[in-house]
Amino acid sequence: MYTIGQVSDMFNLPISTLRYYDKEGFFPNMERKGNIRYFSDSEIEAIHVIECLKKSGLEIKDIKQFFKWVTEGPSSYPDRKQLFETRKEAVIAEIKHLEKTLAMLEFKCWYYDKAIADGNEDGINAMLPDKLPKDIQKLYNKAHKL
Amino acid sequence: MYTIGQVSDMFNLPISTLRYYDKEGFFPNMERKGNIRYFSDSEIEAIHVIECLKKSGLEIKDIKQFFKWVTEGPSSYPDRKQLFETRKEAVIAEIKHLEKTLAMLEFKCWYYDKAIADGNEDGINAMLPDKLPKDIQKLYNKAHKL
DNA sequence: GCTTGACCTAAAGTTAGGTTTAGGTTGTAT
DNA sequence: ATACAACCTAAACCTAACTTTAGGTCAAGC
Repeated sequence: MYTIGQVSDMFNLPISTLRYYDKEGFFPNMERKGNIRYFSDSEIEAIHVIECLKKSGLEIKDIKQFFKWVTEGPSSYPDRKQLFETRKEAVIAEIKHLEKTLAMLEFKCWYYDKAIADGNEDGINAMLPDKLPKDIQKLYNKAHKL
Repeated sequence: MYTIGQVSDMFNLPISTLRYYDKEGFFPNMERKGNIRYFSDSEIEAIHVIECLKKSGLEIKDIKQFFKWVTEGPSSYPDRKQLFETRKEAVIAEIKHLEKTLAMLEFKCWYYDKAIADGNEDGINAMLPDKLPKDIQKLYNKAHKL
């Protein structure tokens, strides 16, 4: 059993955020003694799931729906499975997008290394858009496809 | 040369967003005929860079700073290089975080597949936290480390 | 000559996801 | 018994990055 302050330290989440999540209904079975919240392993796991779903791009209102499904028991297993499946696809797509972003950043690092070495961008611009060194050309193409 | 509507279609960005970027100073050399904006290849490349920096987690005000550096010429090459270097590290970290997220999502897909097959979560809970099948255990551990 | 579509501006409005404020309780160390 | 830290609530507030609104210009087609 953990207090809100301990959980805050554990996850590096502000106490106010944990209270906000509670108000949103993300800890439907949390214990209280007097007025004070006590987080058990079940709430700790809930926070792992919240962080995961948030990072996957899900909105708070849909995370709420997930916890509503949890309270409904086994009949909602297929809905929950579908949710995770959909989020998985979204995260895979997001990683792909970030890899394209990374290609652009690596291209630009090369670009400015060369600009610093040359003192200007003329040499680079003469190579654009398709006469770059082979590896750099790959980055450029990945970064610029629509 | 492209009109704002053509650029909007090209990048799937609302016209209002392109006007907003212009107001923020992201197209310092854009041509106008009368009151109408014309986007050249240089503005198209600027949009690629904006999208990249945005995706890397940079705020609008810092993207503004980047375009200020661009207008300052070669003396700001090192600043620009440093910016892209820093963003590159940020994106690498972000991809790592998303891979952890993906591990959780894959674990949960397995979890609910099994819960659906079993009709309950008892069998799974008996395996937690360290008696899961080997591959699944790996996902679980990756997803749950702090 | 009028309607339609694509462009324009300035300024107000929106939204999600918290965060801060103001005021109050509780438990333990001095 | 008093001070300090850690907890509590309800409600107001905040911020970034757009988006919408209201009102206007202009060229082309019918």
